[in-house]
Amino acid sequence: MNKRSGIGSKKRIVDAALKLFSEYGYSKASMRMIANASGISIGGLYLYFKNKDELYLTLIKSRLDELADVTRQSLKGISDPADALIKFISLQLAYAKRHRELILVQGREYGFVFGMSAKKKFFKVQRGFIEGVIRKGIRSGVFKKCNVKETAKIIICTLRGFILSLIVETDALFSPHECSKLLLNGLLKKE
Amino acid sequence: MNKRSGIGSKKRIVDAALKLFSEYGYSKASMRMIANASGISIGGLYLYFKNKDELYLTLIKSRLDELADVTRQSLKGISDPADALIKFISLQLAYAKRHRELILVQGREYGFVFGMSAKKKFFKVQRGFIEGVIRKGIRSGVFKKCNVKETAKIIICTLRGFILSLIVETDALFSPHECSKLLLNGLLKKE
Amino acid sequence: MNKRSGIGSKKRIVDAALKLFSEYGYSKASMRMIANASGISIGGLYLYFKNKDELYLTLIKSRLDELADVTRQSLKGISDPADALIKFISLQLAYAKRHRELILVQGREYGFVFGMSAKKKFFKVQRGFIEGVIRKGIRSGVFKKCNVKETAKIIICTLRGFILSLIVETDALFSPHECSKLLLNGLLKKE
Amino acid sequence: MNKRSGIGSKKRIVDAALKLFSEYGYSKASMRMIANASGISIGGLYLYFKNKDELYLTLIKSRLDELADVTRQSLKGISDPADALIKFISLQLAYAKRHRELILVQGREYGFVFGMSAKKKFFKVQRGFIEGVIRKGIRSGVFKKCNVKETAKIIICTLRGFILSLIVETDALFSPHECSKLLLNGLLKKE
DNA sequence: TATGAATGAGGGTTCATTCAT
DNA sequence: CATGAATGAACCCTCATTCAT
Repeated sequence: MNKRSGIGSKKRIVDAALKLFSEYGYSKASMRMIANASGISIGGLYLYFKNKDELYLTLIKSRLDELADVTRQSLKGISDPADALIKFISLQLAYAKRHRELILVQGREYGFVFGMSAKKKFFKVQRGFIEGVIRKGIRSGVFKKCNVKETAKIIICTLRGFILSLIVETDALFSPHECSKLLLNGLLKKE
Repeated sequence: MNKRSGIGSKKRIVDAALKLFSEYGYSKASMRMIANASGISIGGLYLYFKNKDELYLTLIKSRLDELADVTRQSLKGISDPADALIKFISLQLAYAKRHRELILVQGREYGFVFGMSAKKKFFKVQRGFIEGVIRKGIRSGVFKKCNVKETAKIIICTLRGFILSLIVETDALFSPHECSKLLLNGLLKKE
Repeated sequence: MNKRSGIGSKKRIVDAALKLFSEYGYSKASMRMIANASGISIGGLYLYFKNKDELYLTLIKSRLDELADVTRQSLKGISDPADALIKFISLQLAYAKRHRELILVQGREYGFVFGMSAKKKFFKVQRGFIEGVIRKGIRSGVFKKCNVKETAKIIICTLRGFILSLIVETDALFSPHECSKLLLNGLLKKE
Repeated sequence: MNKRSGIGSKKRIVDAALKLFSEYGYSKASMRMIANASGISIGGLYLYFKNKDELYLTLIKSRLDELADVTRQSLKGISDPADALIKFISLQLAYAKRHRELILVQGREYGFVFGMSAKKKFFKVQRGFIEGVIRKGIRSGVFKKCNVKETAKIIICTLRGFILSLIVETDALFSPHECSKLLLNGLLKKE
């Protein structure tokens, strides 16, 4: 019915799939549901994606790329390491809130199929950002000396936990401000 | 292969299910797979569990209870808030490492079926522990004043992210020691 | 084997199901059997019928409607009550013989599921026909006075027993002519 | 637990099975249900009956024999053919009402397994009774001449339809008195 | 004789994928 | 490009039957 360009159809599929996968998970979101939601026929889905796996993968990749871009963009031009960290955290949290589908990046359903390589690389890149910030902070004397790699891992895990909370229990979400404060100052009172 | 003791059978089923659910997720782990892995016939599975849902739920519940117990046990008798926090963190991480199946507690596949209530309650209890520790620390003058609830959320999310990393990318695991240090002292150098 | 016309498929399913249900009963006729007999794949069955119940119900409903129609048609235009009764009886018997599947209307397997409402209504309508005929006969002085409702029930039960005999023992089938004769004249010799 | 004699156990099984088969039909009444209802273990069922088929068959046979006996008993000693017919009809209907399980004699579910031979024989015997009565009536000049075999079939079918009505729609049951009257006198007014 | 845990074929149903149109 | 009827493997679950005790 829709003589629209293939690119339009593809976008409609991606949008619908994003919504359904993030709501129902990989297994419970059927190709038929995606077809109905996108207004494309079942057969049509297979014109743009070889199979369900590929569709899912494409979604993850696109989200990952977008987030990486956003991160890169917003971090350049900020020279103060503390500011950079604050910016980074609030950015990730804001993005996660706006794109709940990001949750599917965490999906473990398909780990054994995709081999995680895309995700691994993504998180490595993210960690690289943080590590850079921390190292810079230490060099400039703003941050105390610490195990850079470990610290970066911890920060990433905190953000990852936040994303998961989007689904599991939304009342567990914390504020970027408080998070930054804690990470920067710690709990202990400095005498 | 024949007529084993009932108790042994149930344990074998639970063990196999734990492994398969945590590796493949709820949907992709089939009852047939669990039957094969446990050396029990398909019909035998239904002698011990009414259906797949109940089996899954039983698993989650038992893990949740166990972890809650372990947490409670190890926290009592520690009066110093900083020590308590350190203990709490290292405990959770150690437990998560030993029981990779814990990941299924995070499963989002079944949220819309089980209503999450068990999980929500569990995480609320965990958060309660931390809040208690923080409050005590503030009262005793060891910790600086802060938003207790938010801080507790952040810590829980960090641990949650750690559990998730168990599956997604094991090289992202951080050490309890470094985590405690960061949370206690923060990044900023106190001049 | 491939992509036949949808309409043809549905008819083939109905025909096969009719045959199998009436031969084996609801429970023992499996969807796989019906699929094989109709030359349609198992999945294909569910393209036309939501589930086994619906398929069975559709069959019953269609038979019931058809027979009711046939009855109505052939009775209009006959004014003599005796002729009408004879016609009615021979019609029912002829129809039952041609459509042995009618037996499934009698099926008791599904009473507690379907609630029998369709059947009850059908037999009530049939009884209504007979009652009308009898009443008319009495009014016109052709029939003797009698308990109209009871008499109608008896006639319906006789026909119902005939249908059942189609399955149980075909040599128990009686001729419409003899049946009419008995009902009209009785056994006793009028002196 | 019950060290009762085997005969007591067998009776309990038969009673339970009779009730369950007549209520749920052959397929939907499971061996487990019968075991529970009879207070015998599942394995115990197979001590007395080779399998489900045999249990079912035994039930039918016993009911059939009992009814045949009752019929035989009550007919001997009645010399008037009209009285005999009336007696026969009221007897059958009363028995059917008291033993709703009789319905399973009509069960068509298992026709293809049992070959119907038992049932066929039973109904043949019943028909023999009626034929004898009719023939006697004709010979004695009480009944008018008629096709004996056909007439007997019709009467049997009427009773069979009555039994079926027990399940399908109880408000279709007729009275033995009205039935006898109709069969004896017919509908037509004798001028 | 009696038990009931264990088995596994088979039941109804779903769904990713294909292909004639 | 696009459609959707058709396919069939696989899923969850039931139940008649067996057998070690």
